Amino acid sequence: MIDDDSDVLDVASELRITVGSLVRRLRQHRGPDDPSVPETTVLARLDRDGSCSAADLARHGHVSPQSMGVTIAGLQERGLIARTPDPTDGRRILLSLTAAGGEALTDRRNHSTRSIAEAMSATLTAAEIAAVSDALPLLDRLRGAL
Amino acid sequence: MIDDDSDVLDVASELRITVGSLVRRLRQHRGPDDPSVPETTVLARLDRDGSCSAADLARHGHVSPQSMGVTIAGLQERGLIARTPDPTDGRRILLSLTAAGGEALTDRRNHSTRSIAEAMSATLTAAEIAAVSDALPLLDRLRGAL
DNA sequence: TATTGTTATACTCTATAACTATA
DNA sequence: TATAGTTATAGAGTATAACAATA
Repeated sequence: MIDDDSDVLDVASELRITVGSLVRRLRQHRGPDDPSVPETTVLARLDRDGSCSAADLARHGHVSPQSMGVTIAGLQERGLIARTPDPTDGRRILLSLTAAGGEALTDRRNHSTRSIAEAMSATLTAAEIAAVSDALPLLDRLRGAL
Repeated sequence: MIDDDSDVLDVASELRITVGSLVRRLRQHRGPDDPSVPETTVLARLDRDGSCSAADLARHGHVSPQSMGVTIAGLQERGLIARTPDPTDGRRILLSLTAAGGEALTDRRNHSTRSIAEAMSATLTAAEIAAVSDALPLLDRLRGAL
């Protein structure tokens, strides 16, 4: 059990190393056509919450509008998202998922997702996979609080 | 409970987005003097397993020797690690933690670690922090299998 | 011939600064 | 004046390719 501040600092320190190393490794397993992590994050958000502007995505993801612009441009170039001017505000451009974008998001043959799932099945028990699954929403809440 | 392959694919997909977004956010919370994630990883390994060569660190961390060279150079410049030629093999240079490197590794006032710990205490219950703590070794095993 | 380490170069992701157009 | 989006530039982290020294 975690019962004092020093233990929380230990968990924080391990968290940083563990997820940092894991992400580096995950990046190396991306297939040539797989959407990158920032790209997948945008696709997932558009799928979940409907269309919104690049500035909205940047604010929500705590990324600079310029960085989001780069991600957006790559997705649009490949036809995974569509851009339509906001009829009520000439400055805004609304982004939405295309059919191809929806498919890319849920593509189970996606190399990244497949190799992660295979490694999980090979090295973790069902109970351990469930423990990881339960921890993900907690990590997401933690991210929101940072 | 996780009971079929499709569920594992779902967990894999969420894992990728969650840890990817979390790491991006963690990077933003690094203080000016804090060691970076790759740097901390090297310091932790030297602390745990004693001195070894840059090639050893690269192999173990699944990083190219050139990338490891960059990380090593930064650490040495700041006096956190020491380089001593291997007496039995003229090609190798053994790396070891200096006193300053050991302090940097365990520095609890480290801005990164502190802000993660504060966010954890503020947004997660003790039981939830314990759940995250339990999941970390599982994520580390997963990384090893990738 | 294989390994250790280095230098040079480039790619991905992200940031800051400066600009234009619209509100 | 504030906001949406763009362009230009830079930094961190990582990669591949080519090389020197040693085994």
